[in-house]
Amino acid sequence: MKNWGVKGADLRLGDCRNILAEMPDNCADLIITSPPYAERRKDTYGGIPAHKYVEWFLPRSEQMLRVLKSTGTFVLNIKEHAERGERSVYVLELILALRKQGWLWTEEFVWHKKNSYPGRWPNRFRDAWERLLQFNKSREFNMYQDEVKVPIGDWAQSRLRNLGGNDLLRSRPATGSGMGRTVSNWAGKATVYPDNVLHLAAECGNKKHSAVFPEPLPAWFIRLFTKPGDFVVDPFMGSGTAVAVAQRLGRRGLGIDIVPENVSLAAERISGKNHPNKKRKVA
Amino acid sequence: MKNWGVKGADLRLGDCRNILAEMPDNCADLIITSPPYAERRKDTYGGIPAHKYVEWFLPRSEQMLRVLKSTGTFVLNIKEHAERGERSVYVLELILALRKQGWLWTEEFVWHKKNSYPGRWPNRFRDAWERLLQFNKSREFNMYQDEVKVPIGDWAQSRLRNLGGNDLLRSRPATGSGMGRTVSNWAGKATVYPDNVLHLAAECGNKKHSAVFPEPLPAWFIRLFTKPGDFVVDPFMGSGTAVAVAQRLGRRGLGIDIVPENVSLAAERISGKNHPNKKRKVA
DNA sequence: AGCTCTTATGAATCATTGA
DNA sequence: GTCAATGATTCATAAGAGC
Repeated sequence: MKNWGVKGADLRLGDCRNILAEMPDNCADLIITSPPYAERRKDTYGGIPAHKYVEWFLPRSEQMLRVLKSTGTFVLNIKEHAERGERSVYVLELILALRKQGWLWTEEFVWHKKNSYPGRWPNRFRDAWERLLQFNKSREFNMYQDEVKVPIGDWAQSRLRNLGGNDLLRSRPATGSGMGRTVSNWAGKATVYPDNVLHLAAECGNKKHSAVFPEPLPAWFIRLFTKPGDFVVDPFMGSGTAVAVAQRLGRRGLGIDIVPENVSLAAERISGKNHPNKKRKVA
Repeated sequence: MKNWGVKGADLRLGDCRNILAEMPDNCADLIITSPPYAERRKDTYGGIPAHKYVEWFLPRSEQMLRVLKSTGTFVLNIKEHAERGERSVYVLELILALRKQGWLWTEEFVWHKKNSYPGRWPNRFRDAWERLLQFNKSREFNMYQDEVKVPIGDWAQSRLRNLGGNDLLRSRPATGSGMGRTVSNWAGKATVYPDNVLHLAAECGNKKHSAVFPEPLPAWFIRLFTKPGDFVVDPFMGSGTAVAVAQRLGRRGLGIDIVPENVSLAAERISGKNHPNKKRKVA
């Protein structure tokens, strides 16, 4: 048996269906990933058609189910697209199929992307949220809620007094679950448990690689569902955000990707040679 | 044929399956409702079991499909509960079933309830969001986006003083042939179109009746999908929030409920005799 | 260091045009 | 006919440059 993730961050090139198959049972504490969405990323991943998505996903999630510990958690970031006026239903079908495969659908978090893609259409507003689906093997999974407490925001005082019209759409992201940015502001403030709505802007830097979630997002789930030394796996790592964050938080990380450029990019990033937010040329 | 909703607000006692059946085809511009959720409201609605929910709902949505105009919209507020560690899947199954029934699943809005129900569980955070599912009969439905524009974000304060080059370039037709509509688009702009995440505190008043959404929520959809004089229907009106708001906004409203107390409560509310947030005793 | 201002661009969607 | 490629639309964020 190979030593998976022993070096802090282990990166593998290949289809996660095959790589995961080489791993032992019940070894991962957290699987967190953002797979290619249906009809997206045609240049890199080929663009899985919506009507074939479940069929494509299930063999891979079968391996994930096997390698995950019974106390572990699987977090799946995904959002269906709209096409010809309708939302695609493949994500709904995927949830139902995963349950049949043996997963428990524990929770659905909402990630509110404040800086969603612009544009305007006669019959649709901008899509500003994505799903973060939590699946488990057992009802007894590890959850360290105290690790993700957030300070009570000022809005709690002023906001609730006056629930007026525009409150409907103006978000005051000061707290919510939105892992605050300015830690110094937290000093002396009371903290509360967050809820299942996460406020966070998507990264939009100069990076040329497939930017997935911003670092605070995997960081939040890694702190919530693992402790230092635990084993975190991202089967579709992309630029390696989750693996890099896992390593920084003292977890062992394994990242898998089928695109060679992603693996080398993640390798550079994790070795510290190249900060992901630095501008870099990609051939 | 009866004159539905002619008096500004028409309230009916009964099962919406039967009441709707008496209505003509293609008369409603908006159906907006928050039906009894599965396993909830056992006292008033009997608590529809999750595994029977779709079967219970479909005959009613069939009537809604019939009475809705082809330009109309159906907004369904719902959220599945968690039970024995898992989210129920009946809402997902309902979406799939409604599509088979002929509805287009146009969009899923997220309502983020900022003051969600308190509580703490070892393996779950507070549930702070609900689904607002938009269904239509046709891709050509009425949507009055300008009615719900929101103030522009703070970032604009500094930005709009001095428009950067890229802002101008990208808003100019790339072909170069056009005289750009450039600065006029942005200069002095105070409002923008919203996205599909609604922020709003849930009402938490003393109401004992089936408290559903706070008034700004139906108000937002009524302004978005109807114009004055249009016909708004709530087949599970509860305390009549949507109907009351529709009336106040100059729309014709029809509310249906199977619980006599709800109908009389809504009647008082709409007549203005009793403000809903006032404490009142309910047997 | 700490501001302000400039610039680039992001899992988008739809209508239109062209093959 | 279908289906793929292109253009038009548009908000919020952070990196970087400048002062």
